[in-house]
Amino acid sequence: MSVDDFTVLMKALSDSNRVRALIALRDRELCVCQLMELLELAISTVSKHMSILKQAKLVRTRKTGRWVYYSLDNTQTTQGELTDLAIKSLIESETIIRDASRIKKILNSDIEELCGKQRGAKCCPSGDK
Amino acid sequence: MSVDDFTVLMKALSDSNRVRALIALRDRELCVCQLMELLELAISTVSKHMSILKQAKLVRTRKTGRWVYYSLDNTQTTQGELTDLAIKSLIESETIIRDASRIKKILNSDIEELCGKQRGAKCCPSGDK
DNA sequence: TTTACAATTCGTCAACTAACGAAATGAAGA
DNA sequence: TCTTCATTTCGTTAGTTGACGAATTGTAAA
Repeated sequence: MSVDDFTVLMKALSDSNRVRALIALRDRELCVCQLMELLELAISTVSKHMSILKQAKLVRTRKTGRWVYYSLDNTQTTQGELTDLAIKSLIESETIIRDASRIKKILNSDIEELCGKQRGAKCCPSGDK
Repeated sequence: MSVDDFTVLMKALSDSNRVRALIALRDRELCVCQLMELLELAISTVSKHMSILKQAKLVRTRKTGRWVYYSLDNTQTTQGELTDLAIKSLIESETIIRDASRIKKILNSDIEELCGKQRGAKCCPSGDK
């Protein structure tokens, strides 16, 4: 790995929203609208953040129809070790604990209240009750 | 560790000059003028970079008279593991290999040619032949 | 086909960062 | 004390980043 590759990786985790997103993917995949709900950011902002994590090879995407699911990329050694370090270091942080309970609610909430809002669109099957 | 503490740490290593400086300290302490020689940056810039690494608790300082020596801070768990990861991931990178041989030259070069320039100031005892 | 819509890309703005030289700091030596 | 000088801090400038809404893309349903 080059020094530039390494700094791309560090830059990817030098923003708190991206760190929170990465850790949210710890034991499940999530779609952009769920991450938007978690981070309380505009969807375009979330998409940008996720593309930076993807470029750093920390996450990967799985596309199903109109939906894109993000999950941890477990094919890269350094990235995997860094993700493990982030999880280990932050698992007891207030923000991450709060996020964990918010994620539970998000996974249990009506899909309509996430992406589709009042339109009742079927966005994120993994969150189905 | 809080998410903000973690991002400070990531930001500290999201600049290639700081990564190179950190790894240069792998098995020796160095003073600002030696790091300036290695990185080929203005001394004020090097000082700023090192203060960012210090704030992130990746390095510490030892002051002796007018000189300040930087070395790895081995008192912090996460920082130590991150430093180890950086070293492991980059030890074979071209930049770091080139730096290693430059550091040898710096340690062997006349002190006058570093800090003191033509003035013959005794800057960095650790570089004495 | 046409419409709907999740996600991405684009354009813009405010805030931040890395670089430098100049000025300030502070510890030795004259 | 006064000077020297390694380092830090300050002030400035150019380039980068994170945020948003608007426009675009691409897939699926009507």
